[in-house]
Amino acid sequence: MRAVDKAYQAVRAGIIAGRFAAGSRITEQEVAVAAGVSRTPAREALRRLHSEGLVEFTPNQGAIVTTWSVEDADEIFDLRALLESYGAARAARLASAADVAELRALAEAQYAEAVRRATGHLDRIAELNSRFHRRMQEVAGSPRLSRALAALLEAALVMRTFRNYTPEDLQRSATHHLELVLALEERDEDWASSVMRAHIHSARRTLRRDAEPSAAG
Amino acid sequence: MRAVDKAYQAVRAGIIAGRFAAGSRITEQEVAVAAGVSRTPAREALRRLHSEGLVEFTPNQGAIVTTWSVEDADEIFDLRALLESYGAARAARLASAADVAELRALAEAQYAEAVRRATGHLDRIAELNSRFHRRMQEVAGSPRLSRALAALLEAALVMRTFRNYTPEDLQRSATHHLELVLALEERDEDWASSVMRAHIHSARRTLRRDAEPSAAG
DNA sequence: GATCGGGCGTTTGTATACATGCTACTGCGA
DNA sequence: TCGCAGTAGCATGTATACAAACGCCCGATC
Repeated sequence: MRAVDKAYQAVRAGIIAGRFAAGSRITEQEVAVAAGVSRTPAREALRRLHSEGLVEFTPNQGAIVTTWSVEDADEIFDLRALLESYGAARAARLASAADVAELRALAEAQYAEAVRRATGHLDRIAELNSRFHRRMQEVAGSPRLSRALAALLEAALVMRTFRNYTPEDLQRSATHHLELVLALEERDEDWASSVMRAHIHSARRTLRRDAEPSAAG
Repeated sequence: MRAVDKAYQAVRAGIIAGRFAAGSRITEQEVAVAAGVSRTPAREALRRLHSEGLVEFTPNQGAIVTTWSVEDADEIFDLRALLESYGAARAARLASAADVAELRALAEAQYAEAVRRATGHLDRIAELNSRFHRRMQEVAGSPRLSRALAALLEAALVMRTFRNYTPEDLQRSATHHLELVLALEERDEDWASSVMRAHIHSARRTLRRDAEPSAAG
């Protein structure tokens, strides 16, 4: 593996796992030592993370882990609703039988986890969910769309969306995925698009409910 | 100015002006020599251009100037229609009086150029158009939206959209901008959003007409 | 006692040297 | 003459050394 990839994955994993707190500073030297590489690839890894929105830069001062306000989260879900519903429509038009089968497998695995609720199911669901959305983009066949979405999907990982989902939330989310697969099989672009929109809006509501406990009582 | 900025602007200007042909390879050494800096900032500049979609990378082979197919252009306009209409709605909600005044000045200057058609008006219109769209994004107040759009607006510059516009096309484009300013003044989100959608779709049609002359005649 | 200025340390920014891997050319053999 | 292998050249990838800039702390002065 290239040095820059090692550094990139080390920092990204650290941010997602919460070892690098939001708002904290990350020096190039830290990254270099942590990944066992020199400062050059460490620097490049930080720049890449910046292009994906995980860290912010201030000139001559370095990188700090991005912090998200409630408004930021709202904006992220708005953009995801726009872009992923568009991607779902494209996917419905372009998906091959193999693509559909693969997406079905992911959705069914996620549904099974949501029903069983075995130890560590939240982490596995987060992983399956990520893979499902990523695969949908790939099937949509638009590199530009994928790139625009990359930063938004990373944010979902960092925000640990599934942490406080109720069992009902988890099942509804998995059910949306299964319905998306059906829409793709039928090549129904509008169906796929609107299910995806609903899916994203539903996720936003769930997150809001957790972010504003005072409003919920 | 920082070395990396010099290198970045040198290459970006070269690509937009057509001195670096689409599909041609750009070595780090070339960039370094052209900008009068070392390879380190030259490399970083190329990476930044990659994140904006102007160049592509293949491992251990370096950067080549991105080439756009007709399908790519189509996809770019689809995404612009989605994102910029969303941004226009946000701008209508958030614009201050000063923002509106500034946008009005840009739109009126562009309209005047479109009517006068003095020497070099196409370049000035391209510049004014870019500034108008960029300013709209800023008024929309969504850094994530701006970042997602950056790559798409760069593409418009490289494709030299205005090169083959008819006088009527130029006036219609400027008129759209003026109408957007009106919608912002009225804080009419839906109006702003739909004018922007129409504006983008109109631009796509004009470009298509040029890209497929066989269909037009 | 508070504020302004200077120096030191840390970190980013840049340059250069070295390592690695790919490409393309050349020469040998069938 | 065609094909394959080996090698040379070049470009990227990485490491390290140096320069510049920012922040912080200490001390001096008002």
